[in-house]
Amino acid sequence: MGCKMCEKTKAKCRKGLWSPNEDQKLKDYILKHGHGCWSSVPLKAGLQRNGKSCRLRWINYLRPGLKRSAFTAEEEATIVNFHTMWGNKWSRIAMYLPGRTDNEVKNYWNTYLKKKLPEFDEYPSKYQPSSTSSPHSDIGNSKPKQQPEENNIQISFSESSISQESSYSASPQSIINNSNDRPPLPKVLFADWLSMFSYSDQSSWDLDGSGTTTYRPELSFPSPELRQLEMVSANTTGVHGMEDSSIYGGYQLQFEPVEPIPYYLSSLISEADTGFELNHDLFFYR
DNA sequence: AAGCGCAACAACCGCCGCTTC
DNA sequence: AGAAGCGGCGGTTGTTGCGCT
Repeated sequence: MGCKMCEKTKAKCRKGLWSPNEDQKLKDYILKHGHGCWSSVPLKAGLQRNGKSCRLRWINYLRPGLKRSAFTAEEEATIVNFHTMWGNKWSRIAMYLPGRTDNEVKNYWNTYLKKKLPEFDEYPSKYQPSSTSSPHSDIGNSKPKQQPEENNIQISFSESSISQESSYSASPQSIINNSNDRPPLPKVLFADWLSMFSYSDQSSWDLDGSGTTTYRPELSFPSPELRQLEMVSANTTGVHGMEDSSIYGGYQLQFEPVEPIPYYLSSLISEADTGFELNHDLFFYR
């Protein structure tokens, strides 16, 4: 199954590494128009790439908010522990690592963490205090061997912190075993997010194309819309089923039913966190 | 300085699931 | 109901950079 747009221009589709010029074109286009239908992006942006390639490039490299720094010990522990629970569900794991992409997490695992297995086995308590099996017994197996027992989710959060998430209706286990596997979060379309950050210091986005895409939250202030969303989310404990679709500033705002983030997950977020997590082309409120 | 090997990262490929018609 | 389009995901491969000899 192919993309009509791309099939039309298949012969012209470039492959391989992206040039700075291509990056700039893609970035300019998406920042201005949003991506919309990915298959039409290359055509509209004047790129000889297919839509998938553009999407990947945006998600993994160009989008604002990406961390380009080395993984911290906390992030490392998060990866190890979630990998224990979920296996090679990189995108799911990446959801809990703000500013990290699934590709980045995957690469980090394959090139670095895998090799640290002996260390993990030697000091399992460092990463997996309550686990009785090797945290890496499922390597190479996309299905996690070990299903978490109740309340034994142990990352950098403590049992007491888990208990503090009692306002969340689902238990940690249900979060994991649930097909959704994570609490539903408000969804903001890219265009909305973009307009929300119009108040922010956009110099932090590397709009000059210097190659460093670093978001510096300390330099930015959320717009009123963003703060409003934050307030809504902060007060929506039990406001299940809230659905608000409206037209705002020419863009459609969509909110999914909101549930509070479990305390133990929020503890993973650093103080410098913006309050939003990029999930590919969407932002999720934490 | 050049060649080689390895590690890290970037990107592609193919499959799958969801949505739309 | 089924086919087609599309986005997303995970595995794999290609490329680059760096250290060592």
